[in-house]
Amino acid sequence: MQYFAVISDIFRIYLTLAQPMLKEERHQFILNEVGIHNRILLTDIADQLNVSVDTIRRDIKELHSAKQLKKVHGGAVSLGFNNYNPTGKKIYSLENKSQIAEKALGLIKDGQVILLSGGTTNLEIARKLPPKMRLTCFTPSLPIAVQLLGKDNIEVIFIGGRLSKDSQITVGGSAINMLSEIKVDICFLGTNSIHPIEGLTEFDWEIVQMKKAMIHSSRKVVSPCISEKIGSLQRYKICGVEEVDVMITELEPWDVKLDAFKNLNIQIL
Amino acid sequence: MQYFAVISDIFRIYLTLAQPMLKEERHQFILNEVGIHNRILLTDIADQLNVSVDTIRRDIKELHSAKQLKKVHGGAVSLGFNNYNPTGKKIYSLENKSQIAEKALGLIKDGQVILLSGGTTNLEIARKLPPKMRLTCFTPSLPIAVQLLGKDNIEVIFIGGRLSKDSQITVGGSAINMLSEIKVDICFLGTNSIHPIEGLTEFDWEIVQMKKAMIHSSRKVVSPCISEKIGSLQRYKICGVEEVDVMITELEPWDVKLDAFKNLNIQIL
DNA sequence: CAAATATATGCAAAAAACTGCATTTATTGC
DNA sequence: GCAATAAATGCAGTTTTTTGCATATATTTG
Repeated sequence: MQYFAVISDIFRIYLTLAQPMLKEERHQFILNEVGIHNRILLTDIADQLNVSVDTIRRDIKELHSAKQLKKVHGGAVSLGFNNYNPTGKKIYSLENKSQIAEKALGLIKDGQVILLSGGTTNLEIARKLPPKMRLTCFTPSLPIAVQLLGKDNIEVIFIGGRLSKDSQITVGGSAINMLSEIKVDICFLGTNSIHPIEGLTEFDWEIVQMKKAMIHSSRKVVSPCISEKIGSLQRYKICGVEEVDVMITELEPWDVKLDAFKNLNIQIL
Repeated sequence: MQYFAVISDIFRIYLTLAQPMLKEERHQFILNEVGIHNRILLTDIADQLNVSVDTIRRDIKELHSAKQLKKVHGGAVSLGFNNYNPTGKKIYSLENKSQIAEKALGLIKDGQVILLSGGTTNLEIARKLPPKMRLTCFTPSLPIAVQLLGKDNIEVIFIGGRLSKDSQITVGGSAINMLSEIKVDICFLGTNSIHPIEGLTEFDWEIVQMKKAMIHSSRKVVSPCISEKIGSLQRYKICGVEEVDVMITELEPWDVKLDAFKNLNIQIL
């Protein structure tokens, strides 16, 4: 936001003083516009900055070859523009998951090393990671890795192993082995079932093993969970609630549905 | 949510302001619709975007040849999760690569363990693997893993490690480590440069290391290579031609362009 | 088979991109 | 500070791309 404001200021100054604008500043302006609107028209920009379309064309050509945006006939579009959902499946309860993801972003600091398990909530987090933030991100999830590939400042390290077809994450000894060798700052553990007494549970035994390993590999464990799953129970246990440091739902922290978790030494967001 | 919202926004803006819409945006809109509804009608899209059916027809033609969706009479349908191409880039020389892939399939037998390096030619092989064939398939390539995820009888084992953004394969010590622990029946080694005397070469040093490790992990090495790359040279050497057991191009085996490889104890397909 | 609908093809107008060139603006070396 | 060089910009003419329309052909469906 702050950044946008600065850019806008520069823009206004130039308009009013009619000073010549440096190429670099135009580039910034263009990138900013693309960042906000995802798309721009050559003529619009030329108009706004009072320079010829040719100039803007050349600018965009440069930015294109510098891989800062994508030049198309008539204008340019943002590089991350075509990030539509790989599976094409509708994500269940996407609105809630999106809210959870927003809250989760607040826990991440620049330069950290994070671990993302699978699940669509974590996919939302991955999608929303700010492109400017520099992170190292471990994950055993194929869709998340695909998503993160589009973010230049994020170093992605994929936890290899046997791919489970339905969960789309890697499982098995090799993956667990790889997890055993790392220690990350924070782990977002996609959670299908959380219960104040029984803790985190899961239906698939192999995924349980993966999640256990992920907990061991992390200094801080965050459990993003849509409220609908609160209090539910599955066949196998992953861990007790005491292992979880932060719990994120789409609800307000003081919601009565979360009362059962209030005195368990868990931070609720 | 975020993405869908953006698309919808753009849509609305265009309707109200009647601004020109970039072709790229139409493509994105179409892909998005296909992603959500799995199928679309030309007339619907043309109607929604206020352009002629011809335009949409042409759009869909392009997206079809770029393998982003499947054109059908009256509209288009989703390729499904299987054929998702993360980058959305058009595959260069797809026709040739497709031919090579067909030939490559003949080398694979039911029940085998295979190793697929990255590259679009190997992606074509992955795409064409018969769904009935039971295979175990190792790969460090994200697009290939995504592709194979759709095939029920293929067990996919992903070689984990640091993801290289532009090649979309994992690289580095961890990946090489994992490769060192396996021995597969046959390896398809995507080949960018092959030379009768200098052997296989590659531009990126990290990928060279990966390919070396893959060769060591395989009983049989196959080099699929479009004829255009024959005789070319890159900075770093992967191996000599004597390490390659089978070479596949889109040409007929007796083509003169392959003469230099005739007496090198390589099977040419 | 025939009507309805969809696709393919050629064409022309409009918009955009490219090219070379002249003019202006910055940078560099002295 | 100034001349020489290099870079950036705008303009005019040409080429390419995009688009919608008309017409001919193909496909679907009752």
